Order: sequence, then structure tokens, then C-alpha cells
Amino acid sequence: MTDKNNVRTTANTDMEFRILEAAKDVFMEKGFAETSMGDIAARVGINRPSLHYYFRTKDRIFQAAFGMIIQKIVPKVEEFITAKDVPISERVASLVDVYYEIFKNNPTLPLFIVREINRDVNYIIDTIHNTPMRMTLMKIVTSLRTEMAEGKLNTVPLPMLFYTFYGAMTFPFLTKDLAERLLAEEGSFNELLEQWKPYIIRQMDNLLRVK
Amino acid sequence: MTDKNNVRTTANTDMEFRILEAAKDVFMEKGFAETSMGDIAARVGINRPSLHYYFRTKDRIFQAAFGMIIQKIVPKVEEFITAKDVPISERVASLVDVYYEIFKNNPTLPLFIVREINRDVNYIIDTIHNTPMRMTLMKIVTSLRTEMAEGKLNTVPLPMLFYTFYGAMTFPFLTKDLAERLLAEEGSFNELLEQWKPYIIRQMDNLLRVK
DNA sequence: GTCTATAACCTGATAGAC
DNA sequence: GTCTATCAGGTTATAGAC
Repeated sequence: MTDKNNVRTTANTDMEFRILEAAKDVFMEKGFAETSMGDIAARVGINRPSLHYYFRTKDRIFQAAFGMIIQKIVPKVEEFITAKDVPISERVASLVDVYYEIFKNNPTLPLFIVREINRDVNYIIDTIHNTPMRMTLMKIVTSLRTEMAEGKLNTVPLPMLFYTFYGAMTFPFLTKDLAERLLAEEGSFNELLEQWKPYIIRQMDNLLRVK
Repeated sequence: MTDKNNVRTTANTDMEFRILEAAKDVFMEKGFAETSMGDIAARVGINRPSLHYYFRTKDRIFQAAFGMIIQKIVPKVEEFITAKDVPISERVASLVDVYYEIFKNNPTLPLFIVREINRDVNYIIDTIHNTPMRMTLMKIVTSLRTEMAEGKLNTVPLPMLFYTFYGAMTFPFLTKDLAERLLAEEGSFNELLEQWKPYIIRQMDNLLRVK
């Protein structure tokens, strides 16, 4: 499958799939600039010219891999976020679990997103705009606004909600290496995450729950 | 002045100073890999070989500039953080003001630090260890622990306090471009920061203040 | 000290044999 | 389709004139 610019966005052959899987991993870990075609080729087990055969340029490989990566940041969670009869702390707890699972399997994803925001925001905006993520986001926003208007949740400006949740959600992963270095003996990073989880829930509860 | 590896850590001449000032700016903005010697030379107004004359390698320029940059992350604030008779929310408010000032003047600093944590943590650890920042940090930690033991502040694990404060403090700057893109008409980034400030204070108050 | 010239290397990308 | 060989451009770093 190709997009409107005739750039492959889905793998059509086994080799294309292998290349995109490898590219996804390396780009996510090292970012665009610090990833070389040699890095990707080595991980696939082929040489550089073959990469150019399947995807003409480095930019096109990145574009295809980028789509696969960024879809992780808005997981399919609108069903239980918008579950109005479930207490907000339980909904947040579930959401934290989902993101913990994603970030534990992709610990460099938060840094990748932050790097890309600073490299070129439009790339992310456009990608979200042209995928089902857009609908997911709109449904979540609409649902939250409705609950706030009905007085079932405190009225909180959405940017403030975004900062609170994603700041708390991503910061430990952005500073993972620092934590592991400082807490060497005191406990593993995963234990730190478990300790942190109730604090995220508490922050969101403190914002949203009607007392 | 040179450190134990005989690397200049302070500018001895006017030209060394000019080079380090330029290097500091460029490295902070673009990171290590994406900064070239040409970038630095151009900003100083000399050519590349002259850079090598003053600091043999790119790594050594970075090492010297890095020390100057990282000292910003622990500003000289222990006096008013450890002011036990001032309500904690006022102390946090002052701290937020200090960091807002630093980050407004250096909006790429948080991303720089995060990038460096993921490039090589030991660099940061060592730099803190060999500068007065170490004493500042120790005094702050000791003071907080004392106040917690005395029941003047709630007992909160320090890593949780660190996550809460620095997560909230840095996240808006890490995602600045996204905010500016999304809020184009709704208001400037600085207004968003002012809106966010009471939320940071509230989060810290919620953690630390004895009810 | 600051310059020009250049070495040595790595990058993305292409040509062409097989 | 996958390889070797190669190009053009950019990088750090050095040599040597002045």
C-alpha cells in the first residue's frame, strides 16, 4: 500500500516487512539523524544498496517506519476511558497499565516522540490526522468534555490534563538510565514504576474527581 | 583550569571563552551528534582548524561546554528550599519561578539533558559529583528528610518527589513545539506556562503538606 | 595564532555485473 | 533481487605556510 505521495506505508513483501521491522527498532532507539543506512542493513542482514532497492531513500524508510511507531502513542483505549459509570481512578489505573505495557516493551518510545516533536512537529500532526488515531482522540476529548459539563468530572483545561497525565507517564522512561544508575542497589526500575503508579492515579484523581 | 584528564574545564583566554559560549549554545540546541565543528566555528567567526588549536577534539569542546550547561539544572536555590518556616507551597512557587526563568532563556535545555541521559549517564553523574552541585543536592535532600522525620512535611519517597516535580517542570518544554502548533490561536506558550504553574504547586502541595 | 590545503573517514545514493 | 564498486558530499582532524 502507498500513500498519496506514492510512498510505501505498508510492507508488501517479506523483505520489505523485515526492513521496516529493523528500521522501526533502530530509529526508535537512536532517532533519525544518528541512524545510518548501514545500521539498518546490518540488522536486517543485507547490505546498504539493497535497502535503496526496496525504499529509494532513507527518508522514505523513515516515513514508513514512523507510521508504525507513532500509532503506539494513542492505543485503542477509548472504550474504557469513556466508560462513564467506572470511577475515574479505575479508568486511569487501566490506562496506566496499558501505557506501562507499551513503554516496557518500547522503553525508548517516549524519547523518540520527544525527539520527533523537536525535529519536525508537522510530521506527527499529519500522521495523526491521516490515521484512525484522530477519531480515537476526538472521541476521548468529546467524552471528557461532556462529563465535565455534566458535573460528573471536575472541569479541568484539557492541556492541563494532558500535561499532568503524559508528563507523569513518560518522565520515568525519559530518565530511565539515570534511575537505574542511581538506584543500582536500591531496587529495579520496574519496582520504581510500580511505586510510581499510585502517584499518577492520585494526581489525576486530584484533578478530576468531584469531591 | 584543567580537570584530572587534563581537559580544559574553564576558559583561560578570551578566544577559549568565546568558543565555549558558542559551543554551549549550539550543543544545547542541536545535541552532540547533530552539531558539527563548522557550526561552532561559524558562530564564533573563525574557521574549523582554529577550534582544534584551542581544544584538540570535538569531544573535548563538548566536555568543557557540557560542564557549563549542566550546572543550570541545579540552580543555587537551597537557601529558600530549606527555609523551614516558609509554607511548602510558597517554596515550590519560588522554585518554579527560578526554573521557568532558566528554561524560558534555554528552552532546549530539558531536551538536551534527556538526550544526554540516554547517550551516557555517567557523564552527568561525574559532572555533578565533581562540582558544588553535589553539596547543594545533599543539603536539599538532608533538609527534606529532616522535615519529613519531624512530621513538618509528609513522608514521601524522594524518587516520587523527583518524578512529580521534574516531570511537571520539564514536560511542557519537551513538548513546546507541539503546544505551539496545536494552540496556534488559543494563546501563546508563555500563557500556557502561567496556567500550568498552579498545577505544579498543587501537585507538590498534595504530596508534601501535612493536613 | 590563524589561515589554506588536504588527509582519512563515513554518509546516502547510484551503476552495473551476475 | 542481491551483490561489488564507486561517486559525491560532509565530517573530524592534521600539516604546514605565514
